[in-house]
Amino acid sequence: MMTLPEPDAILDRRCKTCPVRHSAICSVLDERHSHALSDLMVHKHYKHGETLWGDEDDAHAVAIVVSGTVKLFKILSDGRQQIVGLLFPSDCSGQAFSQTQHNFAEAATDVEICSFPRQKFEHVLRQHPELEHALLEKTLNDLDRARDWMVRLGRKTAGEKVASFLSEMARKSELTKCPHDRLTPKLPTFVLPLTRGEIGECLGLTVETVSRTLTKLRVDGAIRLIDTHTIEVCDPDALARLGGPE
Amino acid sequence: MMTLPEPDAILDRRCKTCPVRHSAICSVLDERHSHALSDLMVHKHYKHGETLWGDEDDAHAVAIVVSGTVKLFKILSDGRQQIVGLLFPSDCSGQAFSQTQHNFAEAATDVEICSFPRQKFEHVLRQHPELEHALLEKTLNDLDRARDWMVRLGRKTAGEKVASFLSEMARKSELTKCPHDRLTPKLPTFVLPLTRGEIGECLGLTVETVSRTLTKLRVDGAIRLIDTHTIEVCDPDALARLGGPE
DNA sequence: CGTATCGTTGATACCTGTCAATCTTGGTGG
DNA sequence: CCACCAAGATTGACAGGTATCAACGATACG
Repeated sequence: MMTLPEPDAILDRRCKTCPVRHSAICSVLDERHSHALSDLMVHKHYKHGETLWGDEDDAHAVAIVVSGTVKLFKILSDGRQQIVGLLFPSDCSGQAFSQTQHNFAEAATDVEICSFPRQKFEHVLRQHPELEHALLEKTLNDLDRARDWMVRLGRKTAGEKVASFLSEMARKSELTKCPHDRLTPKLPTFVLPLTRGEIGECLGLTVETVSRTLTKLRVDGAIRLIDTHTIEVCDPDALARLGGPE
Repeated sequence: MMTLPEPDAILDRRCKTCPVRHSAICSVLDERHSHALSDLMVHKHYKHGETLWGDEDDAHAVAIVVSGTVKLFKILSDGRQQIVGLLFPSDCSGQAFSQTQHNFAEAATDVEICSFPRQKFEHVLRQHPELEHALLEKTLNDLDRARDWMVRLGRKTAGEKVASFLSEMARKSELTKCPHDRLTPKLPTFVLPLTRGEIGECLGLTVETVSRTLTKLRVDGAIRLIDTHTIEVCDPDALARLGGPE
């Protein structure tokens, strides 16, 4: 007696080729239970500049970034914006339980995400405490990162803000490179998929100040601009020093 | 045959008279399971100015504030400090799993806390998913609050920072007042147990700027200073307006 | 009552925001 | 293919907000 291939198997296959399957939150479920998530997975594509969700949307519970960069930001009613987080591949927004978001998410590049409807996801959470545990660890880490960011916003000069931001982005970029690239001994080069204005929105600065500061870093020899968004860190130590005390 | 009163019962009695028992995280465990936490509870007292934990301490997993105010802050190696959170009664630090803290905690007033050793607490978490769930919700909320704070740090002027901070403190203070006080129609008055310097460390400002801004708010009639740390909000609407757009 | 800490106020400097002009880049359509 | 256009980036001039430095006053505490 033959059975048709189950839908689960089809979905699982998508997960098996997922580039972030080993590092994203869903990896905490073992082979036998991963279908619990993959069953309700929704793949989505967004073009550069598109909104993933808005301030009051009842967005999906969790969105895992598969490719691209997402910016999370808050807006004051007079238009001032503050970017409060950046999501890179394998990062996820953790907004379970909150019903409405209290931030906006926009695609900084073309973006591919894998998201989960709120109610179904929360149901899976109840059945898999290890998933909720992983989400808690991740959120605690996000909180600590947000607080580090607060130090940068509140206590650093424009020069220190930009330099420490670039150092962090360079480091993060190194971590996500494939082993081959990492072994090749060369100066760290990375793509920062943000406009000068967006960098300013990250750091509480204006476009002009960001531009001037980058110019200064370039003239001082700490960085080199391959193109507007591609940065080579010529002197990592100098950049770290200019980023201010740890 | 008589039995001695069990230790649990003694500990439980302490919880039954705890002023924050209905609002703190431990309230999610029902009567039958609350002993799981109360068994390993450690009560501690700190005097104003004492350190609860330092940057690299293996602090307790969770500390619930019973009375007083705790400030959480980060320090740059050259001494610059940024306060990244304030804990009031029933609030708790959520640092499970992280082994070492990445911030300092200091008593802003005399403080009474109820804390739980890391390993034992994590054991209880594994046995009580509803507790871990509550901790996750709390941490997600903390994250959102931290991000709101980032907007204030990055995108508001000194005047807006101070005014919006006072509005928030006044509102929080109203919420924790007993019903009788809340019904009494009078202007909101609250105690802000922070020095001018500490307010500055919250908002990314210097002592002098905080002092000047408070003077301006006072001269403009938005607030009145009963004493250095006791603030009466004479004109809540004006204060909210000066706090900038929402 | 002396001392230390905190708070206020003033004078000044400088960092960063604002306004404006120009340059570069990328995309679009003739 | 080139001209054109829009958006982003850079640079300059200038002003204003906040930090810095300094002096003094207020308060708490031993």
